[in-house]
Amino acid sequence: MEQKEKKISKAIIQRLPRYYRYLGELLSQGVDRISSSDFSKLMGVTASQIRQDLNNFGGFGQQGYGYNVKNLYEEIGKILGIDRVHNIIVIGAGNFGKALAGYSDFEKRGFRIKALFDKDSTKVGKTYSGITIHPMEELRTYIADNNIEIAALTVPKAAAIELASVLKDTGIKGIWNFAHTDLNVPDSIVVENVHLSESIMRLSYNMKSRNAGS
Amino acid sequence: MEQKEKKISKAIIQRLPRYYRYLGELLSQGVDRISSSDFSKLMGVTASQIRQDLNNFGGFGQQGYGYNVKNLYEEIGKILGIDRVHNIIVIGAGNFGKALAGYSDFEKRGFRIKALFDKDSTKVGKTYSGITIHPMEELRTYIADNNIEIAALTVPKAAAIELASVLKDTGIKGIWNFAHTDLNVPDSIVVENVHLSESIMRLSYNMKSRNAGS
DNA sequence: TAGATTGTTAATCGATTAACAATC
DNA sequence: TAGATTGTTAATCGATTAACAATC
Repeated sequence: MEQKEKKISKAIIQRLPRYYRYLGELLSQGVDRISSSDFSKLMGVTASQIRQDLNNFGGFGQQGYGYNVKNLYEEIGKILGIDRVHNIIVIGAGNFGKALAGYSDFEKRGFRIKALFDKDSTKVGKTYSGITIHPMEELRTYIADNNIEIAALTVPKAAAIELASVLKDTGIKGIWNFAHTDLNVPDSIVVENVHLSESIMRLSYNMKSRNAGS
Repeated sequence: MEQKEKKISKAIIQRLPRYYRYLGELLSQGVDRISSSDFSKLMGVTASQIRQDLNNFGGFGQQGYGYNVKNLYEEIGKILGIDRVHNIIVIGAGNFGKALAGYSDFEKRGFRIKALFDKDSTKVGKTYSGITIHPMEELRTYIADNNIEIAALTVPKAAAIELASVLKDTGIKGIWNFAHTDLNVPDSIVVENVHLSESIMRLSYNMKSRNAGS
């Protein structure tokens, strides 16, 4: 009998990985406890926000003591679902696809890129950073046979839209979308967008208003 | 005598590039006007929000008619500061740096990647997608001589922190930070972070809660 | 125990949505 | 003109901050 879960806001989810990163750094510096007040100074947020955020998931601290760094780090890891391995494929073996394949930071966090896929038959069979390029025809069977949960899409817009539709009846649970388009998927699939074009537009806007305003 | 500017919230800036993208698509489909109501259905947001957002910058619509697509597209382009060219350098000629160099979408929006930089002397002089790798020693003079406004950092954490400090007394106005760390820069420099590790952690969280919850 | 600091409730602030008069 | 739709004010909703009793 599950207790009805409180709805966690997007803003909180946005902050959790940053908490996790700072805790990881504290941990590697040998710090073993921290108060919400000290943590707030380090991160540039309010202590209230830290305590409110964490208390959505449980009481991880102790009055008069603060938070145990290692424990909190692990708890947030569990919350984020990175206490286990996630198998990933990258569809689109262009520059970005290859860059993802070669990015070792993901591996450290349990995100394992198992294969690249590309429709270009001249690329098929080649290997980047130890990851082999497969033909599109193998997509469905590869996902099923290798317990793949996440597909990163590093293909052009039109291809991404098409792939979203193909992936909906495979075992894929999450799409990491690098194409500059919104994807239509059933509720059972989660989409996380990385829209670099939008990111650089925001940079441009902020540069502009920084110089004009304050 | 400038009128005191209303503070524009982060949430609005987050949405502007998406409006811009949809307007660009409507434009290429030959649509020449749209009401906030139709636009809201297309984008999956409320019509109220669209009107409120836009009215922070001016009255771009017309009662009884709606918005002229081409006009609104151009106005938002101006707001975002992409009605002109921005010169960019990419520091770190690894996989991601090369991927950025080869990504033609930026060029279309006026973001011109002029040079790559790397500390590895064996890479210096090589060219990717027509963009040459320069040695770090040339960084300052290159920025000054080529009117560079934005530096994309595709280097490891420690190098990014160091570079942020080097860049602060050059003409650089914006840092596009791909390293998984926060950067300390003076107020005159804007930082836009692309933290892929945090992005994939959010994907993981959402996959987890999707399967548990609703 | 006394001091520190959490967990949590209450107050504030800001962002989103609704409503409607103005106007094309 | 009548109908449509904006710009904008007011109402609601949600997120952040402040305060403090609980407790280690």
